[in-house]
Amino acid sequence: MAATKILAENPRSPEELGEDLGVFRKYLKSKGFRVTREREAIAECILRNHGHFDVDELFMTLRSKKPISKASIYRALPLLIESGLLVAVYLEDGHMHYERAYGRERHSHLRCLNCRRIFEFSAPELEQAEKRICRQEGFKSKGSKFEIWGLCSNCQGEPKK
Amino acid sequence: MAATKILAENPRSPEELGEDLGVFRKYLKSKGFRVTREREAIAECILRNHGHFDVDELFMTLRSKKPISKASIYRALPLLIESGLLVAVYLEDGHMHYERAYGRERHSHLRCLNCRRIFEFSAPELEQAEKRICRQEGFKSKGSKFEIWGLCSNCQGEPKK
DNA sequence: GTATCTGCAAACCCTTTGCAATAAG
DNA sequence: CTTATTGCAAAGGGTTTGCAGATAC
Repeated sequence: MAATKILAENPRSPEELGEDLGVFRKYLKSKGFRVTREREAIAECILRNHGHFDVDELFMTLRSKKPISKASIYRALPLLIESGLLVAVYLEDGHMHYERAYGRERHSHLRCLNCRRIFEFSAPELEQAEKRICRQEGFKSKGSKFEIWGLCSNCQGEPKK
Repeated sequence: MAATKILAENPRSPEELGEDLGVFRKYLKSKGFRVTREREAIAECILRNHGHFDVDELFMTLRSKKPISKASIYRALPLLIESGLLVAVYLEDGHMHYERAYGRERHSHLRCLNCRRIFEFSAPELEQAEKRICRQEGFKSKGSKFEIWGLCSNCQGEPKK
């Protein structure tokens, strides 16, 4: 998989992590929300370990360190999104996925049906297509998504699990 | 919305409908499944009224004519998909949508966040992008999706409901 | 101190499933 | 007649929410 990468393997640098946490704290304070241990742990875990994840993965990683409830995670995620650090994506597997918004270029997803890994790619054609369509249709875009599913290069010979 | 259309407003012609129902019956028989009133009603309703729908819409339309259970709908949809008449799409609103597969060209979706209507468009750039990426990454595509959400031309002035 | 946040468990929504009654062939 | 299919209601996943106790400020 030449140009693509798995984002979980692409964590923020220590400096970037500090900045991002700063952005989050600032956002919380600006809204009169509190900077709690749980919110900090969630934000740090996302920024440190995960470029791309779902709630269960995050829950497992967090709980391996200290106790936390899923409710707190579900309540924190919208705040991280609001603060601009995170974006939500629905993949075709039927539940929410999230990914870091900071320090990332615009990209789309390749999802392997066999090993379930998510790869990323960027395709400038897509932005052009989106602009063209919106202009033609008088539509005001608030977001878009392109996803391809199939078999990654490693899984094309193997049987489906 | 010049080039786009709401597919629910684009029903099959009587001849096409007959053909499609034939395809479905044939599929059922070939598998040893039974041609029941419910399956026929569901298939006909989809082909006659809906180009694009979710289970609730279909349920409402069907039940306005005769009693049916959602379970039967949920059980019939995979058969319609298997028979090639229907495809399933996940839109970013978090539940399954379905659309007629027959007599339709390849297209993507514009989803209005205000009125919730789905518009369609086709963009040849997307197929090119998909091919390019798959070639580059050694990925074998089994399907893909492009969706844009935002405000349709009618809803840009109005308040969000 | 006081209002917000947490964890828990119950509620929710959409979808699937087990079962006894019904209908297709 | 025999077996698949139906409707119901209960169970499933993922997500949200109400509430009493904990905690940020």
